[in-house]
Amino acid sequence: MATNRNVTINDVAAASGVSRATVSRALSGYGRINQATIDHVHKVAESLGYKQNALAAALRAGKTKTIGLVVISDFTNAFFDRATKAIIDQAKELGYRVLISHTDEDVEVEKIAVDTMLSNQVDGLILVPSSTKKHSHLTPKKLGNKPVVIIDRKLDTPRYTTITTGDEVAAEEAVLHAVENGHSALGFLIAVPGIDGFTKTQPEIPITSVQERADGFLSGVKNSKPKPKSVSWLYCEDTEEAANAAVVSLLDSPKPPSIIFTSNNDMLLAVLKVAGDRGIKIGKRLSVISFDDSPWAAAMVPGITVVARPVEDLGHLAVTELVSAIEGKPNHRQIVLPAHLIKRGSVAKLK
Amino acid sequence: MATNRNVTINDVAAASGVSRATVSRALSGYGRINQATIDHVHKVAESLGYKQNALAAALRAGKTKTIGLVVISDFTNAFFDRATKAIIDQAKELGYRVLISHTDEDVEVEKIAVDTMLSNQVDGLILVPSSTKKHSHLTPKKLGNKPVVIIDRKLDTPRYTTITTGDEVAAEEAVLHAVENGHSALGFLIAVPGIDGFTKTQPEIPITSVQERADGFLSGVKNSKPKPKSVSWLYCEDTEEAANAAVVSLLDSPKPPSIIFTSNNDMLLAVLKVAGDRGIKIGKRLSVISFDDSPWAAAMVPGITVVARPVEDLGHLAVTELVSAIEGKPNHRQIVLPAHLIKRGSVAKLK
DNA sequence: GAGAATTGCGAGAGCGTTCTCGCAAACCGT
DNA sequence: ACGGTTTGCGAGAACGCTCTCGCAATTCTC
Repeated sequence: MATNRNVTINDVAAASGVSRATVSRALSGYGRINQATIDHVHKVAESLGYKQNALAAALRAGKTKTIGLVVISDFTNAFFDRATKAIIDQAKELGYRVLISHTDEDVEVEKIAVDTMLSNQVDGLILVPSSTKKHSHLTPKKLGNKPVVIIDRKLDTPRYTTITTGDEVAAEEAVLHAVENGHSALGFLIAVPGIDGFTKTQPEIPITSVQERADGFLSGVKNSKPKPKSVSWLYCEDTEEAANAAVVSLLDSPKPPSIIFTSNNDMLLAVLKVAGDRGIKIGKRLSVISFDDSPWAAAMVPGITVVARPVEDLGHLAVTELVSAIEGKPNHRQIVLPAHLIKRGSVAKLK
Repeated sequence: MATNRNVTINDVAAASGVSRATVSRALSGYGRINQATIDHVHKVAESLGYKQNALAAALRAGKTKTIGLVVISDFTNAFFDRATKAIIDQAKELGYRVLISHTDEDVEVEKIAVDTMLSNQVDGLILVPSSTKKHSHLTPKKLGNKPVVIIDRKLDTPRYTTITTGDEVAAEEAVLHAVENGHSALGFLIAVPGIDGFTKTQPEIPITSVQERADGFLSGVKNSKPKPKSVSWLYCEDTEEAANAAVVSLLDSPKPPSIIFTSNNDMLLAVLKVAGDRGIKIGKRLSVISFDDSPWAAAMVPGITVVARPVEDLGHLAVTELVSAIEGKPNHRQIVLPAHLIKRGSVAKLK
């Protein structure tokens, strides 16, 4: 248990025979200072093993070089894992750190998460709000007038820069693709947070991106050339049990779908699971198209046809926009990045 | 753009007619203070929208209630995504925040990551070191004598509390299981960071957990009842291209294996991909057992037989141990959690 | 009811930085 | 050689908070 006190800027100052101010200038590289002094101080600092106390620096300077990321879901989600990674990478690129918090789609948790971020003096926030409508805790004032970027979904009052993906168009494209391949019994399995079990009638969907997918599916149904003969809609709680039950109910209905569209990977896994248990072959007797690509969806046999969203672009852009706002160029842009269908083997050609 | 200054403890003190010290006492709940004063201060603080500046508090108090997590891989890895989640959850439970950094198995990056953590005054560190041997930057002194917990792998000098999983035993169990099912042509595909492409001869493995898996596979081969007729070893760079090429070489060898053991999910995906491309059915003509369970490995058809490691337990325990050390009970425990084989359908019964 | 113990609170230092201000020394031009 | 500019650096305040110390007021003790 050696000296437990950390070496501070004062120690460096004493050891190099200059003032605290000069050490700070030398190490942080600002103000007027002699090059020889800089070198000398650097040498001394290194030999003492000096490490800047980021807390003190941030407190004094009023900026932490940190951005807060408040996300609904953790890394076990095939979209947010990549988004988080992209955000961290781009932040590092621009010299920022990232503070991460998960809300599990819970508004109360979100409130606390945001408060923690603010208490830790983040310079800006990237948010995936848990609800389109309940966001009274997300007013500019309550967010300390800090720069904010919203991703993946929108608030109903567009106050901040928002980056979403064109899910509606892509969802429609997915349906048309299925119909072109001869499918006329369509099942839609849409994960909706905050509901219990599953239901056939569309509940209130608190998330714009999910709503857009539902809308896109619907336009697909409306605009497809040979009108589908049967269409089943199922709105489902985002849990394994509910999803499995929903798939069972879909497959056991009088007119079971030949293809199921799932709004996220959890629902997709349920389809694979239940179909697997029943010996139903994906891409043969049952087809499936899901939202969000992943390495395993690509590697499976057959590969899963998916709507791939530009996750990395979205993450990068979010950080870039945020940092530019932090560094003085506030702007309220509404950006929509295109999503596109990746055709693999999970859609059977029915004719 | 309202008043941009944040409301501080001074504002609360002024507004409630008491001193700064009393406000701090009231809000932080320490020292001698009248209950009525507490209530009053709380009310005033709330009405002003006061939020503690965690930076200032931490600077003064000398603790940040933050633990640093330095991990080799990001959330796209099926082990570290869950581990990270478990760590964050348990940390939150115990009143700590988590700072995350990824190193991509690069010692230099690791060095910087650790420095950043220290600069940010984390109270303790959870590390997944990128190398068993290169850890001169991980001495207690360089880590500021802060509590440290190592997970997933070991350093060759056991200085810190270390939590690993019993991979060797489980790997052996996996091999025995395969042999019991009639397999006698075994292929091993082991991901080794830091090498180029793939090689048949065992390179230096800088990670104990991977070494243990290799060792376990080897004991399995040695201890299996009917000795396997052919055994191929392949050590592979952890990239998609290298892995695919390695699998191809394995399948194209004169005596292709009837089962491939993969040391992680990336390798597994390569096996699935190449087999899929060639129309080789998993669980029939080719079997596979991998390390690390995941939702998709369970949902696939057939389900993938895997060595499941107690990820959540490991994460929880790491935090619990670390926090107990932070709060005054330093200890150097070496903990090994059991891993176990989950038998699904990816291993064919050959007789 | 006088001394002792307890309670509640304010003053003020200090955590480790950054950054403005001002001063002395060095440099410039004529 | 002399006024003016530039350069380098130190003094010291400030960021927002916590926490020790000490003092006054209250309560307790016999």
